[in-house]
Amino acid sequence: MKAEKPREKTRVVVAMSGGVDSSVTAALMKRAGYDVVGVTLQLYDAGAVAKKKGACCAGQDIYDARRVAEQLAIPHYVLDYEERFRKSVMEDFAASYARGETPVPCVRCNQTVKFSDLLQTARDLGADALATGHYIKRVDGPRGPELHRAADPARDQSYFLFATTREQLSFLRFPLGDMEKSEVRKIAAELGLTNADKPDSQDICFVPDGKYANIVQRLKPGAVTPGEIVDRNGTVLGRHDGVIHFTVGQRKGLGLSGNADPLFVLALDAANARVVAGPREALQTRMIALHDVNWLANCPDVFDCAVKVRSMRPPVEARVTKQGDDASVELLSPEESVAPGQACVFYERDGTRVLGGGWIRKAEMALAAE
RNA sequence: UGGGGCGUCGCCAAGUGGUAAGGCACCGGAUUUUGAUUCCGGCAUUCGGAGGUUCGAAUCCUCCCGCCCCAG
Repeated sequence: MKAEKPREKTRVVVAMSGGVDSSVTAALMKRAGYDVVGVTLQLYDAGAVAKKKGACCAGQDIYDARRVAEQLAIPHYVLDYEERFRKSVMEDFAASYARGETPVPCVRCNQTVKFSDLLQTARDLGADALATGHYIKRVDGPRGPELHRAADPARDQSYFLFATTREQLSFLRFPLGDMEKSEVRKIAAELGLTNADKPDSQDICFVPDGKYANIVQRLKPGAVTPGEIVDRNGTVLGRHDGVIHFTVGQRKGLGLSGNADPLFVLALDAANARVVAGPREALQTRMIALHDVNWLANCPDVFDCAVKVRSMRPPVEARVTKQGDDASVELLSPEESVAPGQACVFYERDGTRVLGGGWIRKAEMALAAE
């Protein structure tokens, strides 16, 4: 926070999802003496996922957020963001699958709805900062704010926040970045927050029962074409109901039996409605092409770092080469199942700083025939 | 209708007298703020059918049915 401004005059908007994390975030900011305003976004139709556990931002969750705001005695607003969420996150999600890619809706949501739309709304409300319950650290460095991994490695959400711009970062605050989840729950319990024991959210929030394909079909009717499952030689192994049902690295659902070893999805060719399947070894990847890279540090044109190709995986050493808005990544040790549409995030080699990251355009696998 | 071979879970496949391995697929659960992966659990009272021998058979015998190969 700006040092010149007294805390009680510093307005902080807290994005409250209705979960424990953002509730504690609001509580901590309030306790610290800031002028806290709680905002909850209604992101999608509550009815569709009402019964789902671990959802957020609809129905019951909005109610939970409101209760907590009341308990904390802070003003609270519920904003209808359904339209923006559908446009920025859900449609992108469907289009990505239709293209044969594997989207990361959580990144899109942070990038657009939360850190773009909501952030602007916070400014409009006269706020000096927007705080969220993400497990991520903002560190003030010599050249401005830096993004760092959370102290709790099991909770770190840096993968989902790589697309945050430096400008957005300067307005953001993440009070939970240094805390363990257990501490957060403890605080919630001490404060008697009604959602202290609420289960963590998981899965894609707007997908009711794990059947994301239904959403894709609804949003992009006609984009689902049945086709052939082929091996790396092009030999037809079977048929499938549409490329949207698959993702690189997937084993379940191919329905191809009689093999000694399981088959995995190696690649998706949406244009020809083809799924390429093959043995696990063929999933190993060393070279990855990225597009729309976001830089959170001033890196040289070629540099060594550690990268993550999926959220729950320790970073692996890699060399990154910038190419305009693109970049190419060479992994020192191969990773499995690198899927186009997913994110590749760069980290400081022996540190915690997030250097940037990009979207995976193509992963070069051993697609050549055996 | 001569000769030979085969028929075990949806698929592949062990088992040749002692009371049905395993893999693939599938289903369920756990893990997970993406999709996957992974992990755990489930999955043939029954061995093409009918008889028979035996304390006991998928395993031996007989007949039948079906498929494959070779030869006419």
